[in-house]
Amino acid sequence: MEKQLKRMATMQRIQTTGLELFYQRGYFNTSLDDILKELSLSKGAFYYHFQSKEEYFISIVQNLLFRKVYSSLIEPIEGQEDPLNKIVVCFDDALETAEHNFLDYGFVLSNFITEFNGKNPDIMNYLQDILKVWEVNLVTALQKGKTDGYVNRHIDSEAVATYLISSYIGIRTLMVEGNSKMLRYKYIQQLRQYFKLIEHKEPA
Amino acid sequence: MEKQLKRMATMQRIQTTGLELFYQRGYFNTSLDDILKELSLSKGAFYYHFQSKEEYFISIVQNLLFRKVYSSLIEPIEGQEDPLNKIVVCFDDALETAEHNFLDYGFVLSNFITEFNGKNPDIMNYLQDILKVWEVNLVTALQKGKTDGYVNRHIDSEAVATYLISSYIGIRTLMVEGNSKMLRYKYIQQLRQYFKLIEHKEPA
DNA sequence: AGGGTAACAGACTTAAAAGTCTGTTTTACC
DNA sequence: GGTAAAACAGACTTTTAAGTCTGTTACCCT
Repeated sequence: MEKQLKRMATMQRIQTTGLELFYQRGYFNTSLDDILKELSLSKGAFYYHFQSKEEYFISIVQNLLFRKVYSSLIEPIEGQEDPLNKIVVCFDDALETAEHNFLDYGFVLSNFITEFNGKNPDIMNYLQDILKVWEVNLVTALQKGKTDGYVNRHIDSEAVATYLISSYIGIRTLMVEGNSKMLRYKYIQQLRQYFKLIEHKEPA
Repeated sequence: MEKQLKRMATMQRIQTTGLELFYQRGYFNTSLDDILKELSLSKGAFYYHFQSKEEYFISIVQNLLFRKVYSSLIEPIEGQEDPLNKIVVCFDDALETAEHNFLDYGFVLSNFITEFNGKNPDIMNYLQDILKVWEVNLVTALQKGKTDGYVNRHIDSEAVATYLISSYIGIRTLMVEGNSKMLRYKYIQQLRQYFKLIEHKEPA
């Protein structure tokens, strides 16, 4: 941990490091001791700020995780013109970031969904909420694209959004193995292909 | 566990139940005691047949998991005519099965990949192997589709295969939440759309 | 400056789970 | 039907991790 973090409020430092480690090793596989060791803090410090590991994790989801997803996948598209190109660029950027991780751990959100499914309905709801915000935003962007003349009026925006989210989750899952560069290239290529059907056909 | 399983060799019974529980609760979240309780067996029985939990899991992956993926996603497409329609039907069938699970736990293979990534390179390789077989099969089917006149000769088979696998993994991850029926419908609809670009255009 | 509270340290408790080990039962075979 | 090995039972050990509790340090306020 760098010096620059020294002044960050302890609570936030614990959250930040927690998200990092939970992302890399999974929630159940990361002990509080692991996190606290990384921060040179004690059990006393942790339980002064949080009631339990679960409550702690939920606070991370609602704050850091939401912001992370929002800033990387939602904000770049929100309210923009030409949604299709914006989506391609946004996804490509996100994949580029992932590609440069030495060891990539997939899409944070879907990793947690996989981990908590069937185990903790409470946490699942918080995770699904983030997914929902993303989906709504995509649908809105596509609808706006229709009125602005960028998107074919006959497409089912919700279905397209679902398909986009699916493919993104999937490609991120695949990219955890070695040749993520090639995967990214193939994925973006096919995404562009797919969008050819979605975009507005100029009346000849 | 039903009477019909009573005569199944103990080793296989332990594997079968293990896959079930590992799928539902995850590998690290399922204790051997959980599995053995389900089977009314003891630690003694388990360690008579397997060296460790890890070796046990690997045997499950190489046998049961591989067969499961093979029979549901690979075999229905392998060597068939008209790959695109076969893929749609195959995916739709797989999603229908998933839809009818009361509580669905996603795509077994990708769940494990998510769980083991960064933790156990050994197991990761076995899992990736299965993925690879699937991918190779899809590419082969698409190439055959080209020569048989079902698939557009200009498409990049590998990229299409990657995109298909991605979207499937993603939709299965999404389907763990409630309205899987709607998700399946939307997904298949968009898959068909996507395939319009891939299919062979009859020369007018 | 000193008293009080916020912030933290760290030993301890408790629970769960992997793996061990010794002993018992079942089965196959002569 | 007796015996040896296979198959299994279950108590025990060891480790790990969540959560508790008591004590200590740092900081703020008057």
